[in-house]
Amino acid sequence: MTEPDTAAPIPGRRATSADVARASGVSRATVSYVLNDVPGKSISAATRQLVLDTAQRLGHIPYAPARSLRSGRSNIVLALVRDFAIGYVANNVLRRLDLALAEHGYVLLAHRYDGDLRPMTELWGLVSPALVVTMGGLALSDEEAIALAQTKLVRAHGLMPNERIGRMQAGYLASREHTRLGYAFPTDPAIELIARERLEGVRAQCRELGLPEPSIQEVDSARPETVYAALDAWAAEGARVTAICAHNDEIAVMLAEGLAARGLQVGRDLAVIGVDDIPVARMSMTTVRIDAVGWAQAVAEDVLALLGDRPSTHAPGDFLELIVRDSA
Amino acid sequence: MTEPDTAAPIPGRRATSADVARASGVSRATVSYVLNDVPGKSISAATRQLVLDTAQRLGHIPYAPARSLRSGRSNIVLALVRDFAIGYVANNVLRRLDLALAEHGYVLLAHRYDGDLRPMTELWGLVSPALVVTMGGLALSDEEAIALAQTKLVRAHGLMPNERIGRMQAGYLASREHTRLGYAFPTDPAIELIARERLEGVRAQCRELGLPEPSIQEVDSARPETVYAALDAWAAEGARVTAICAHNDEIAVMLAEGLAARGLQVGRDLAVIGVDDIPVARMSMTTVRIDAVGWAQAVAEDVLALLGDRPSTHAPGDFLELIVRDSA
DNA sequence: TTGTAGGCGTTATCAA
DNA sequence: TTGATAACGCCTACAA
Repeated sequence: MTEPDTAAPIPGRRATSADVARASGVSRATVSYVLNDVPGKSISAATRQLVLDTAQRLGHIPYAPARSLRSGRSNIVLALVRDFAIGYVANNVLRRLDLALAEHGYVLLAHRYDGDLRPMTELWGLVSPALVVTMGGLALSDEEAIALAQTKLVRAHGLMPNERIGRMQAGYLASREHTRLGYAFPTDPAIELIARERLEGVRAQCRELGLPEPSIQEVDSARPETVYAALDAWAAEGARVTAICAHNDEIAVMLAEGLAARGLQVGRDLAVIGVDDIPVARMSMTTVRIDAVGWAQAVAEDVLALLGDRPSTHAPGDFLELIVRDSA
Repeated sequence: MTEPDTAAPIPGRRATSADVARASGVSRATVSYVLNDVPGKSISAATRQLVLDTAQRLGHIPYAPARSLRSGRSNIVLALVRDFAIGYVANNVLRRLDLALAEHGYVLLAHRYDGDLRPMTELWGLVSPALVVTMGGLALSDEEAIALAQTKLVRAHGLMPNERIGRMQAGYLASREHTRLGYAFPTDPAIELIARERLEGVRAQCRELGLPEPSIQEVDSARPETVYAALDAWAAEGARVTAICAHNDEIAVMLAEGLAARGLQVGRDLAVIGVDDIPVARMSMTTVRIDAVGWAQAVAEDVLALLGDRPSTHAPGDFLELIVRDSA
């Protein structure tokens, strides 16, 4: 160890670990050992402290690209989130996932996935994540690109039993003596697949219980008039619809609001059940709650397993719970 | 140019640009020129095509960390998003910002900011972004860490004129002959600062118009009972409160739902005005709409200016618009 | 028109 | 216990 330097924080560029080594009068390797707490390399307490102090003094901050290049792997987990999946539940899942990953030295970074904003190969030149989690489906070609880049992939929505959600909705309404059900189907094309699965669950349940086919109306949550149109259509039917399964709570709440605007009351004049248990729906909406914590744990388990190249063993479970309130 | 190799995609590791060079029988430099479309380096069409084909065949995908290390800069713009800012408007702003950045070769990656999940210096070892955009405030120490890392910073919420939002709410209600206003204040501590600014705007407007101080009630959107408590408190006041400014649409909608559950109707029995213009509120809620497009453009301009080291010159404007519906 | 060589910051290996 | 050195993948000034 030679004469420590007394350099102040470098003005122009950020301080590298080499700067710290120079200023401390030790080798770059020693600095690396100290800064990364490498086990088995017993460094003298004095040297250790000196390096730490110098790093602090120079304002050294590790540089991710260099680390990743050297280690051959990134610690970034990229969440590709489709527009429709951006919402209360998905945010909670991502939040939890982030927490779980933080304990293992990874960061979760979310990126909006558009399907065509930017080719995957280009994206990879900008971020090269260790693993990708998708919230909502990817285009097939993009999945292929991810495979080509030898990047691990977890499909979070694959764990969501949408058909079962529909079954729970219909099953509950039937248990409350409703026989003629309606289904509020979202118009958003991005969400169509999921919506179909949920509707299929409702249909299957109706069939098994000997109820007639649900009466489907499309609703666009961006256009209130479609909500009124749906309500009017159900009211106009001969065999009266007495209960509605809404694709999600947002639509369910809009139906309730539409009723209120017509001087009617949800739960009394028309039963409505939603999905998600979002905060605005908690005033009175009966719903199928998606347990974000449970879901996130399952996703986290899959992700960490794949990152560690071990088999995933999360317990089966559907993270669903019926919450009964006044709307149905 | 020598004998082209006929290697298939490398099994174990991903193909590097050196692999492409080897397989094409050209130098690594040539590969780089072709792949990056470097101007001024006229490469023969044949060579060009050969390299392109080989890259495709080997499944070469550029490796971001190596690029960043070499170029000395990352193309990642990191959005640090506070929990409370995750919502309809912020999501739209980020969406637009992403679009604007994509045109300039940057990616927007969002990361939940917690205040204490992970020290900034550690985060920097995982991602080293070119610039940070904050949605919601950062701890002072974290802002310092960002400065220390010589990373550029744009505070998106700094562009949001919260006081003016409150003024617009109160001004509109006063124009509808309401004289005794209430304010639904959120309990979430993360949101407190913004809420204070909005409330201050309401207060100032009341003062200037000669109205009494607004009657403040706290509401927690996660707990419906607080909504009922607030409604009861306003109803119990001697000088009756006839109109409520809600901190945001979510709370506003909950107030409307609370009224409906009590057999009352928003707009008729109590006026309510929100902020944001979220979809569920569009059935009937009068609100101060935040123009996500305009806001995002302003943020994008700031971000791109800073990235390009040029002064930002976005036009002033407050991105606010009053939307009158039935609730007030 | 293409090739050579050097370096970005970090860390693993090996030598001292 | 610590230090020198090479290597990760990519880019580019310069040479040929």
